[in-house]
Amino acid sequence: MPREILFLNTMTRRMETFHPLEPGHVRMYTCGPTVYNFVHIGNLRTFLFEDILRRTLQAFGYRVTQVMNLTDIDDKTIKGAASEGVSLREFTDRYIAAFFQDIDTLHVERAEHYPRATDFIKQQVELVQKLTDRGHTYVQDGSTYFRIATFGAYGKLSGIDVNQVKAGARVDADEYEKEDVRDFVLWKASKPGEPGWETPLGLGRPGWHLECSAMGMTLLGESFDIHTGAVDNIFPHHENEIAQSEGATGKPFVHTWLHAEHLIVEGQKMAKSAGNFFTLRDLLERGHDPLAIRYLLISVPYRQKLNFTFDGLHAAAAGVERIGNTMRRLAHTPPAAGDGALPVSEVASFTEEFDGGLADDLNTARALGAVHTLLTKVNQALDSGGISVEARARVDSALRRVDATLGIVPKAEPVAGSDAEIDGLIAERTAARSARDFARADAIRKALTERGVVLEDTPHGTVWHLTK
RNA sequence: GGUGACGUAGCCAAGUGGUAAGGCAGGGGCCUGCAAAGCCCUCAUUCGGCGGUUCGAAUCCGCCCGUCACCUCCA
Repeated sequence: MPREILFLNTMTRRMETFHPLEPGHVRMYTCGPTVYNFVHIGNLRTFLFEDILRRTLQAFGYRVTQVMNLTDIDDKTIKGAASEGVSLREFTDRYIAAFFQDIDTLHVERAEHYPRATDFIKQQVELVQKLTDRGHTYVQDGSTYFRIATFGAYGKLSGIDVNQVKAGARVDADEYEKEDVRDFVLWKASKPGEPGWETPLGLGRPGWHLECSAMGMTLLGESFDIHTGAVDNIFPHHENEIAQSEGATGKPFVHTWLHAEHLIVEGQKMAKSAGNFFTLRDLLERGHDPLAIRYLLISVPYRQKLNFTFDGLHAAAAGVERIGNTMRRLAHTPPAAGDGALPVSEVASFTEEFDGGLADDLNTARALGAVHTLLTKVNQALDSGGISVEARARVDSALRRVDATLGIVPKAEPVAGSDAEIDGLIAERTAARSARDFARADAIRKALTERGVVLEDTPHGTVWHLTK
């Protein structure tokens, strides 16, 4: 039996114990990028939340089937391709490749499916036809619209009262004509020069919301467990997906909806005009460690606004380093002969708190707190009676769990014997120290430091690692 | 105008009735030839403000102040 987990379901606004439709197997649809540009750190915050969700479910014993869409047809991709004079496919291929590169850099696990909207035109058309058969659509000027007056539950996810929306001040006149401003387009008639598909619905292209319903139901079934995205997707995107999907099938579309809050930068909304807009590439160019970026972006629970600051990024880097330092100490310290100073119960209580945090609607801050508490216990033991072979094995396994779920454990450091030249210099320095020739010893250390090699003299010999 | 969040130390943040986790930064100390790493001590009598409920509230209720998000571009 998989471990129980609680989620705050946007649909019910309540904390619920999660039960997949098929016991032990979670089917989830996670909103992916629109591939017209490099992804920014706000996008990545959402993708990392989805990654933690996936990893946690797996660590808790569920099988996961995850779909992440790649939106390769919309106003922005069309415009981008046109302005560069390349095909839509060529344009979006480029940003899809960049997207995968970026999520790989942040150690995001791959989903099972990455469908592209333009590869699912047929399924989208069929979905519109089903909606038409059930009387949910109308055609105007060659475009097909969803008439929300035919879907009584409209607004159940966002809590938006459609009458208020109609009365609101910000409904602007769409360039397409609708019967009612609240209706949304399913199939857009192509304008001259725009990409389009000749289909029974006419020459056109899918509306924004259609792909997610079509691809989600094709790959995961008409009803599935989890659908995620960022908060701005709640309305209208996800609301419209529900209308389209349930309107077509008459079945509940998704059981649990999870939405990530946005991040802000240095206290302000991230915007190109504010000069605080960052892609992953921008941060890497400034020399920041991908693992530190990941740590920072997952350190605040997903339902809270995350204030991305460079101070915070430095703190995150220090957090990652602390994990690595402790692992290095662990690796270079021989096991205690007897029971050592770290009771295995200490590791057990860590696991309880760590898993408990994740099971509580993915409380990553609580989980990270537990990690640091464990690190302190390990270091204390290392400084006193040492750590037994058995306790050591449990710590290793605990850290593997941390890495499996949060993905913030640094790779093992280079070990003695991996670089003959460095080992030679260290031996030379050790000899100098024995001879109390500290000037010589310090000169060697300084030379190594300049090469990015940091030495540490421990009771068990001199060890080294690279600076970050 | 409608709907919904949030306000805990210099910064990030846990904590949803029982007397303030954790990290970063700062100060002092131990260890070291000196470092590095680590450890120890220190850093909120108090949780935006004012009332109320309670034996007891950061946690529940009311009012006020402040910040923010969504209301068909938006992760």
